[in-house]
Amino acid sequence: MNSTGQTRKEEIIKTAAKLFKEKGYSAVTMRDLAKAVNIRAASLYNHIDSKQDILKSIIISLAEEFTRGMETIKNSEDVTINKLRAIVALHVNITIHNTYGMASLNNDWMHLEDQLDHYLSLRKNYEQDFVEIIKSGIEAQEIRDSNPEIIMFSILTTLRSLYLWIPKKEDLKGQELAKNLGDVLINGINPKSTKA
Amino acid sequence: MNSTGQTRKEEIIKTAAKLFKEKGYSAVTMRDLAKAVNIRAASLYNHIDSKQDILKSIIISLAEEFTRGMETIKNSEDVTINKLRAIVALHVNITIHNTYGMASLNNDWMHLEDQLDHYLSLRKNYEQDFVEIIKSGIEAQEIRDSNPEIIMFSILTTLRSLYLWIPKKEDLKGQELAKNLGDVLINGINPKSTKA
DNA sequence: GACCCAAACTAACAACCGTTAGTTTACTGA
DNA sequence: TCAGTAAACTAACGGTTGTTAGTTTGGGTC
Repeated sequence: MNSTGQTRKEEIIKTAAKLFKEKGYSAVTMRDLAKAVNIRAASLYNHIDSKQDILKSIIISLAEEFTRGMETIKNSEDVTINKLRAIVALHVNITIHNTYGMASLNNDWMHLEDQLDHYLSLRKNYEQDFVEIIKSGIEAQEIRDSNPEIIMFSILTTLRSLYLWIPKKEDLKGQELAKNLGDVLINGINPKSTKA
Repeated sequence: MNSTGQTRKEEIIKTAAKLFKEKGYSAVTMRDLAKAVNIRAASLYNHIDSKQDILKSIIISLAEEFTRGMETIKNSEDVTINKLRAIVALHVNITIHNTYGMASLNNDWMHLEDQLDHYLSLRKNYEQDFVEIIKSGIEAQEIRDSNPEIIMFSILTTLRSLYLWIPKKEDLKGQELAKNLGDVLINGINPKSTKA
């Protein structure tokens, strides 16, 4: 631990995530990363196994965090609208506390090697759970009877892109953002819809 | 022109866009691209100036296409809801006829060199026009009085991600998709909202 | 049949890539 | 005071990168 309460390894991974967000995994060299943490490239290997290992750390831990969140939400007894609000809050919270990592999760997952299948499996399950929640909401007439996959896609891509947008809105608190965003995504923008 | 009605240069750029979508600009080598068009890397340079030149061709032409579309929409006399539907249709149409290029536009713009400032300027103006349309819709009480930037962000990120999703829905016609998507984005998913 | 030229080729360049080996530095606890 | 150790360093490796130079190929035109 250093004065900021994080190990050197954590600092390297965090810095890497920041660089990956700016240029993407492939365009960031180990020498770029080393310069950003003020050491030489070879010294990085005292702390990490490989460049690939850094990407794996960033992406898999985030993906598993989403999976755990979804597990809790889908097992809750709440109505669909509240489950959707919980999903929005899940994305907002994770994105706020790991904005840089979200960029890698979105854009660099295909550069995973050993862990690619594991990641794809987590993502597929997440999307299936999401679409099931929407379908049961349609059955319960809680949400409009539109194509469930279009609804899921529309919400999920907005949530997945939050990392691009949250840094520009530092004034907006997490809960406030989750509420605003939930309103727009769930009630739409048409003023004739009833406030939920 | 060859039998498919496209020049070798066009074929190279199209193939490059496909590869860029799969792995990103930086991870695609000129040898990868050459193999995909069945020639040697050096032969590519009989048709294109540089790797950077390919990226520029893909991104700038698309960005200018969006700019022209937005110009037409914002100068139309239509009501806000219809302008928004026109924006949805603009994205759906461009994405259908250039799915691969949309990936580069979204993910690889930061690797533009000389043309980066030009691209950023086009994007900034597009987003400003978009948010102005939403603001005037709120004033006219055509759309709900929520944060205009959250509304714009929510719609635009969905539209920008269409390239990820359209290939999986080949059965869905463009107009049909534009209508479905417009309904979800404009009327939301809450069944209590009035159908527009 | 000689010529042209677009478009392919082979070979190679200098720079850069991730990574390893071996060494030095600076702090810690006995 | 000195051995131990984490973490930095220098140097270099084999491979890959975008690109250039120079050459060959093959179909169309006079």
